[in-house]
Amino acid sequence: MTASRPTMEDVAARAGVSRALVSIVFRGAAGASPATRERVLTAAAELGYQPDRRASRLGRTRTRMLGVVFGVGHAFHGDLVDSLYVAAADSDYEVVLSGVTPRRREDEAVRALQAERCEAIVLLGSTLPARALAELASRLPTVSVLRDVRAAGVDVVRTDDAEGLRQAVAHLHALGHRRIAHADGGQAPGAAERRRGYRTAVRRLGLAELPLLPAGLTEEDGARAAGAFLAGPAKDRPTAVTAFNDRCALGFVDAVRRGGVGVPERLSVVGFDDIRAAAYAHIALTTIRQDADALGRLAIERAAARLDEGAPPGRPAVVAPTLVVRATTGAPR
Amino acid sequence: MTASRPTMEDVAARAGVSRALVSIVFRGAAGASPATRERVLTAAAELGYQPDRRASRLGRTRTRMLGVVFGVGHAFHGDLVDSLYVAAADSDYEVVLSGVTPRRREDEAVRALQAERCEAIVLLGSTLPARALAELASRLPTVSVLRDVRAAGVDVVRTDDAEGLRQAVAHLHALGHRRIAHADGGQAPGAAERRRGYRTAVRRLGLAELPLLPAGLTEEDGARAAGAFLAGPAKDRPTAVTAFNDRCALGFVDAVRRGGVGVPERLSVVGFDDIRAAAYAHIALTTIRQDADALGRLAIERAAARLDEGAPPGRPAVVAPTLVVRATTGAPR
DNA sequence: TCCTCGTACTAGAGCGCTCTAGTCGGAGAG
DNA sequence: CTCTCCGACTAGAGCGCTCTAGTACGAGGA
Repeated sequence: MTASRPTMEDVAARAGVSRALVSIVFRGAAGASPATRERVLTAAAELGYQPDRRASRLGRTRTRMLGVVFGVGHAFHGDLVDSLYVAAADSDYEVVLSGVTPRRREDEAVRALQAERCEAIVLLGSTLPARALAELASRLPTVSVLRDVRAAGVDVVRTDDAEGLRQAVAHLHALGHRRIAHADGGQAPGAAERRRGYRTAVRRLGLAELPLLPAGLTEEDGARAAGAFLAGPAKDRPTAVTAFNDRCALGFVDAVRRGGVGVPERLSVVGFDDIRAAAYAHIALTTIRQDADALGRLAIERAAARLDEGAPPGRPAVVAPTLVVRATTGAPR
Repeated sequence: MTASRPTMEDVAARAGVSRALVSIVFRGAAGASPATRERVLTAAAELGYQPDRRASRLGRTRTRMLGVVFGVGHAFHGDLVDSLYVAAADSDYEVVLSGVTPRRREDEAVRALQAERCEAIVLLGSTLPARALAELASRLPTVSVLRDVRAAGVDVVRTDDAEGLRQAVAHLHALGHRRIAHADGGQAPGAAERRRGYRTAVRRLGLAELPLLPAGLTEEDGARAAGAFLAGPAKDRPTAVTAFNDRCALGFVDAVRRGGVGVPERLSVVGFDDIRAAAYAHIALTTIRQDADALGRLAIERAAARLDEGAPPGRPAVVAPTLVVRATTGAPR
């Protein structure tokens, strides 16, 4: 099995050239004749040689590795990871994943990435205290995606959450809704902005600001909020709800329907994120779409700018969300 | 920013010892007096020194890295990743994640891991052809989790899928169901075994084997199967359905309910996996639980046995599933 | 004919660690 | 008082690459 893998030395010997030449060929650098290049590649293939990235990174000054911390269970993080992989490849960076799970905390995930000598860290929906982020940013370019933090040196890439809620409320208002409530995300990244967006939008339209339905970021939280919703007397209920995110909206819709309240007949619901599942025909959630591709691309661009051009941390990059109307909203009866 | 991080050399100089001694301290190896150890640690802290893992792995013969390929959007993979992180830490291995996304194929993910010099590869629900797996296994210890493959050198860790379906069918039968159908997973890893398990169980109980409802592994697929289910005349419909997995079951239940068929009043549904979401109060899916912790632990054990003890690939490790009765099953009316 | 220049290639010094084979000094045995 | 042994520590050779500073050589110009 491990008769110790072939190294560059072996390839060089077989091709009858120096180690350096093999390196040139594998890096795609200039300075090797086509014929030799061919010969080296052939020798490598025969030996089943594959360059050792650890060693190559050690030898190089730059590692070109970008550490990405993500929540393993979070659907939208998955969409972002997809986009980060693509964007990084385009900029000739390599992404290294480090997952946060119920038994692996965010700071552990970050530490692992630092030990690997990633050149920059991208945090998806970080819940680290601002102090910890600033401390991290003092060591490495740090990009916080989805979470707006004011911490020294931390770059922020996020969706315009408030604008998203403005669109959601405007959509519901246009449909004729006047009693619109918000299922709140509490401490979750982005929740404060969305809460604020809801309040501003409602006030501007001259509508009543209804009490928040305490929810959170999972389906379970949404279902819990539905409980609170159903508990009130039917005639006082809002006719529409904007949810903190899609997962929350999904749980909310599900629970409310089972409580006998039809969606969208009796209640309209708007989510946030536009996770893949929201688009599924059987769910067809009206939602505020976060542009995962744009967010991913911007995050990589920020990191690359800091690294390649020595750019200072910039002001938050804010991506516009878009309303996606599907089947969970309609005119109130 | 990068005034080039401190190295062992810097720490050694500051603590007034040799580089080797610093190495000893950081590896926790024997051969340093408590006083010196303390001094080195202090110097390191003052400099903000953190050892470079790449370099340490290069110096070492063993990298003790385990590559894990997982589907970024798959809920159950997330549960497995959590358990793998824990199990690996216990065996003093380090897991390196490589995600499969809509735009990043499984073979790319595997290649990245090989280039990192992982010592073994763990594939979650691989869809690689058996040939490719055998080829991979000829280079590195390879463990296929959730997918039963007969490929030379590949270790398999999986749930007893057929037994799971036996339990599901037996549960439904005990409740009084006689017309039980299966929403099939098609080509997905494990689908063939579950299909077979369904057929065997139904036959043994003397029940009719109903036509498969073609589904798949996503909520969408489940909803599609529900369409087929609802299309038939009501009186010929099965009274219970076993679904390929939880996500599929969730989509199925949702669509069927909206088609006016109550669950569990008119139709009982059993899932498979017991993903976190299945347990949520508002979903409360009766399901066959795969033991993610056991699967993760066994996968690591297998890899470790091959690596540490030179053990040959063994026969498949099969984990028993368990029935978790929640609220989507009941007696037929 | 000599010199320059560019292309193809090589030597060898790192990169930041690990780890083997030492050295050194003092405590305990004889 | 010498000899051994052990614990504490160091020197230095790797690990598999990268990359700078070369060398060798043939073509082209004066």
